[in-house]
Amino acid sequence: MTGSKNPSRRAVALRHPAATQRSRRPAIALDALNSHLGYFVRRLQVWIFQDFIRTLRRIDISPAQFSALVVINANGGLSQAELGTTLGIERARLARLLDRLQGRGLVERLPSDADGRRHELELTPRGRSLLARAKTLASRHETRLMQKLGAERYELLIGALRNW
Amino acid sequence: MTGSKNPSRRAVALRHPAATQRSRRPAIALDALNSHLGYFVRRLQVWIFQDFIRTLRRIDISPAQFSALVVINANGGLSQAELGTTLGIERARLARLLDRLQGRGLVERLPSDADGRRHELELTPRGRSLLARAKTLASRHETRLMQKLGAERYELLIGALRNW
DNA sequence: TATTGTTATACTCTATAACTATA
DNA sequence: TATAGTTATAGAGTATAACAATA
Repeated sequence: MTGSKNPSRRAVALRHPAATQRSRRPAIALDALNSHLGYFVRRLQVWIFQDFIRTLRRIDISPAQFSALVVINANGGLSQAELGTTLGIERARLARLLDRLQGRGLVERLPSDADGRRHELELTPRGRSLLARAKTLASRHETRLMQKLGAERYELLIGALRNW
Repeated sequence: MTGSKNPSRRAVALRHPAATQRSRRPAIALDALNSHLGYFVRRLQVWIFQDFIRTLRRIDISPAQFSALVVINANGGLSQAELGTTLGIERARLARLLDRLQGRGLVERLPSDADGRRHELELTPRGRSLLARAKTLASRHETRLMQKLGAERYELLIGALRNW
């Protein structure tokens, strides 16, 4: 769409001030961005993060923290390096992320018998309890996301990306 | 599934998250993340940005800068507020982003006759020239992205997101 | 009063590097 | 030497708030 590449001032503005203050259509050409998947992926990702953060604000859990809690819970005893590579979180950042979770009593770092360098990660009972609450809220977010995209488009997207 | 907690599990040892081409299976359970589209969208977005940044590093243009140059070029005379809402860039951040581009002689902020508050944005000749180069490099990135996803999946994704 | 653009602050995220302790 | 984890720094990105000029 919008193949228009008129260099001279294309329908910029809305000459009726009162009428379209909160206009919904951009009226502004995206031009080459239309052929860049990254642009659309980023827009979607921003929406998703904002909704996720808002939904889990009451328990103060960020998307990255949520993903860490989920993976630790499902893979008890894994190391920070394993968690980091699984989630694509750099180890320096992961250390601080875990400091935060440990400081809140949600996560434990247990010394490994086999390898003195490793910390084996586990959720505390409180961590498991908070995670359960987080999953409930995250599901609510996911439902909202599906509604925003439409069920058909949602299934198409998650199907295409999940086993990629 | 996989509730395994084998303490001696060895990491798969992926070099860089970005270089995770078609690696083997995770070996670590993603559990509830599998039902969250946001998790997969974020992973894809991270890969895309890393490749885009690497590809355009030689001309020092970030994804956000690229999107701004494209939209200014295609909509000459638009205001910062219009550009910001179009791209989802907050106006405070956009001001600094434009400082940078203007400092490099790529963008001009012209006072509006009609409204003394507005700056009408235009590319300079140098800006247009750099944008042409940027588009070439960005196309190269896009080709790589399509290859990574597979043409079919790529078309499916961009089709689903473009007119959403 | 509201809007446009600017400056400032704070926090998160990303990318490095340097360091320790273990292997 | 290499790996696991920590600390530190710098740069972007994000979210606010306050402000001046203009509407």
